Amino acid sequence: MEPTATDVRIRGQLNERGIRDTAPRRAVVEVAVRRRGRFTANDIVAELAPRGVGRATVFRTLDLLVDLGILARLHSDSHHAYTVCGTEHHHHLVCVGCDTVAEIVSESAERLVQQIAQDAGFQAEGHLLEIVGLCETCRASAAGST
Amino acid sequence: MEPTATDVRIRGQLNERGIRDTAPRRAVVEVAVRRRGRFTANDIVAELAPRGVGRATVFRTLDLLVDLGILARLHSDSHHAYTVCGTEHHHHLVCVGCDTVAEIVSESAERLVQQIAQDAGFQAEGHLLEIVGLCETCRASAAGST
DNA sequence: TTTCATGCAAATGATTTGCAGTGTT
DNA sequence: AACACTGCAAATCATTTGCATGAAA
Repeated sequence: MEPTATDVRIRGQLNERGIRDTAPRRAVVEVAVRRRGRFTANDIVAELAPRGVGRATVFRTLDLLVDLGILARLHSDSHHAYTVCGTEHHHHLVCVGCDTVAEIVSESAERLVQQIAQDAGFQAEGHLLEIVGLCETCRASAAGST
Repeated sequence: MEPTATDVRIRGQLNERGIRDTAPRRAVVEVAVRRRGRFTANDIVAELAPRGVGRATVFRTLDLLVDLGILARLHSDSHHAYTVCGTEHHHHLVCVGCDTVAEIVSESAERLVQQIAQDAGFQAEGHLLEIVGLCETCRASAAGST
């Protein structure tokens, strides 16, 4: 399997921080990147266990990637899930049909959050906005089967 | 301990749905209501175990209360936590200083979410907006100790 | 070589389930 | 009396940790 551009970008980021470039870590990154949308730690464990990568390593690497801002943890489902993402602040649109995750950057959302916090006398330090629903494609097929 | 108005309201809701009014359930409701902000299942277990209420019952009751819309599950912390809440759709402002949770109902937030989804071709089914930060009080004390 | 990363298996922590006894209706 | 609800303990599930070995710099 050829490494994708994203693989390379990520390996660059790891290098910059002096984190060792090991086969298991490369495997986790590869597998994560190849999944377009959200996935769980277990998905990765299941896929890599046959290749000899241990559970612990998967969890450790996933944590590492979240720390580096390469992956984001998703919360809305009451299950932990991850998704690959860019580094600027953004939010997620999660399709419940196909598990695809779209990133959205919205100035208005940021402004609104600040506004709401201010109105309540809060000093906002962070926020979480996730929208779940159906993407265009899944919407079309859902309409067809109803 | 006298039941509060909220206790009574909740018991009314349970009654309406034909759910039995038992001592352990009342205990869970009471304890949950008395905590102003967020709390975990374990908090409740710890508090009620000495009174003879079992772990399982706490979890079952908490689930029940979430189903009934009496409690909301919070996600942002990567820990499960709960908070008592009204039934209309709303969002949460969580204070990281004192764990207080404020409910906010914001028409603009609802509109914005719909707008964002629409722009992305999504059909929004639900969304999650949590803002974490410092409430007025904690802000004041933080300023004092810096 | 020195240090960091890995796999394994055991440890943890949170939540769920099976079941026989108990309380509500 | 009938059936839902409960406590308990054991079972699950996800995640973490201890540790001796193996690989990267």
